[in-house]
Amino acid sequence: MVASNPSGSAPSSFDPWEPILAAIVLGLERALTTLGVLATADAVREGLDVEGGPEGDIAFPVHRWAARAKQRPEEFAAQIASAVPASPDVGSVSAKGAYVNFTVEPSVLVSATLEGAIGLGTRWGTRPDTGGEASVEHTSANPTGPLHIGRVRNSIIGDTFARILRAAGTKVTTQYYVDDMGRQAAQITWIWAKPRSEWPDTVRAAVEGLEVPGEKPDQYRGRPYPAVSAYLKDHPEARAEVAGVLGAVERGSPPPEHRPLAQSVLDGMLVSLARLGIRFDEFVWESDFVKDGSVARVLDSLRRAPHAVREENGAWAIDTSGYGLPKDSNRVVVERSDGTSLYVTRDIAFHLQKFGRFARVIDVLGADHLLHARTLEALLAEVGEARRPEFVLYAYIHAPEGGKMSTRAGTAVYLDDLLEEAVARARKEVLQRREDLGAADVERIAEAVGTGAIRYHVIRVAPDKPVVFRWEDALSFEGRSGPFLQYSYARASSVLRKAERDAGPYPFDAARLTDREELALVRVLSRFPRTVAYAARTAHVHAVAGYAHDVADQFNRFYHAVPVIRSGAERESRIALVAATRQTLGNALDLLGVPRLDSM
RNA sequence: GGGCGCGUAGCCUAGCUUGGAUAGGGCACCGGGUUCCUAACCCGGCGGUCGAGGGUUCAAAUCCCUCCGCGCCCGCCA
Repeated sequence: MVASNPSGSAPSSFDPWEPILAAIVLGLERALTTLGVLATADAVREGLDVEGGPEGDIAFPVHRWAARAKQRPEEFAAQIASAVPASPDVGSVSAKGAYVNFTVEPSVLVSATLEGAIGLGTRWGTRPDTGGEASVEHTSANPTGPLHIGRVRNSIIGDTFARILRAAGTKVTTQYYVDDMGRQAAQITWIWAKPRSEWPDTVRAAVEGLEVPGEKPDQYRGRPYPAVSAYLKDHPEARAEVAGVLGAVERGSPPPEHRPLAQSVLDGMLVSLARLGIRFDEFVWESDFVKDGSVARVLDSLRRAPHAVREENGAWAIDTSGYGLPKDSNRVVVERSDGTSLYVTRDIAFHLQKFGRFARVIDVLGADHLLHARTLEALLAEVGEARRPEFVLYAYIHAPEGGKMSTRAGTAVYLDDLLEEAVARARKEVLQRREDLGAADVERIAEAVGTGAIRYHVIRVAPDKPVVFRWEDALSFEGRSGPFLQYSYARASSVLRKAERDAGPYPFDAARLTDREELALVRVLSRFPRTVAYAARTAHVHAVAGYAHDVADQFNRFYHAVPVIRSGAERESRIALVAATRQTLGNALDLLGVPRLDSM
């Protein structure tokens, strides 16, 4: 039989397990009814263990049903097993202990999975447009210097989640909230607006000799920051100048250099993110909410909010005692005594704008912003907004020597340094293995391997797990790593290339794929749609990383266990299996932002 | 002090949302595998009181309570 595109009968939300599960649920429903126990399809479905157990693909623990039938579980399981009517989708039904185990008819799963993967191509594992629109705000790092790897966890989680949501049928707009109103941004403007001759000696000394022609503007502009910060500590007159810049920004009339400086630093940061495949649909400037009057409108409604309080010095606050915020004070100041706004206030304006445009508003935030998130929710309630953002929180990456990554303390590990190191190491590996390649190909592969290693290293761990950065782990190209996935993808590509079957079609005979490792591979592949849906629903982006490793792992076992090109009657079917693997692994790599490589 | 999160072999980690049979991987270590489709690979071995205690349940890594350790936060900063 020839692989056909099943999208005609079932739209691209295609899960090979659905018909099988439906048959099992129906069988169990009938069996239970026969045995005198009332069962709804939903209740049966709920009790099904779709990950299976040691005895089959799908397991059904019968304890609660046995209790209802007043039977011993072991006996009841046996009764159910013999009462389940035969179905072509289900291979075997058996009872073991208190469990009824179902084993699928392999050819059914093989056909459905290969047809899904090959027929749907890049749409395999995805769902059609569900009509939902979401904003995913991520990164949003202050444009004051190069990104460090702790910050990049935000970017990688956010970008990956955006990709997964798109695969799940949601229209996503990624947003970078550019904070040009912070003290650090004011410090950048303060120092760079002066001619170099007027810089404090300590600051000039700190940058001298480090500047290299052609370096990225975030590196160039951000370099004085630690020295500036130290200088300001004991120079009150300079502090007053910075405060002047900040005040002008807050009043909506920043110095002319302010925005261009922030923009140039941002441009430098974006160059590095682009190497990781991270780009943004929109940039939203915090100061614009002051300029366009929306912050003033927010302040207006906050002053009339149910729990608004006027402080003695004229500042406005919200009494948050009814919201149970975990803070010592039960007040949140929303307007300073000088009439200017604060970060939370502006964030309200931003969120009101988001709610006006998107059905779902998703914010990727470091765990240190949890209180901010709770405060935001309280203040949204105060201004009469019923909707709330969804927060994806992640724990920080700690410096190799422990503690927070800090630019000022010099403990930060910068993305640019990590990129350089990873790509250099990848280059070395490529050169060792491939004497046949030209310089351009070596470089292309090294870049893909180095950046892929970084993305995978960060995304493989659950977001709420605190991580200590270790160079040797981040630069690992073996085992559970990005390059291992890329290598497996390249290996699958290589097989297809050598078989001169790069493009398909991929006809197969499901009955020819009976080897243990072949069927194990099909089972892994068949889980792809379920995995994508799970990751989209729970924001457990790392589930896709674990899944991709499972695919690569089982593919390599298969590869070593059975020949493909040199096989006989199974050849066509095995080629199709390799093609399905390549498609699945490729789609998973796309979701992770790890570059595909056809050879390495 | 309060709130939130984390704790799974020497190290890293999955599973916890929705309780289910023998807790999956990776690194390191030990022993094997390349005249054969890419050895960034594969096979075998070693290694676990799932932080501790209690509770719920036929059944707990998973749910509840207490405690311990670690992290983050508690500003008219962002």
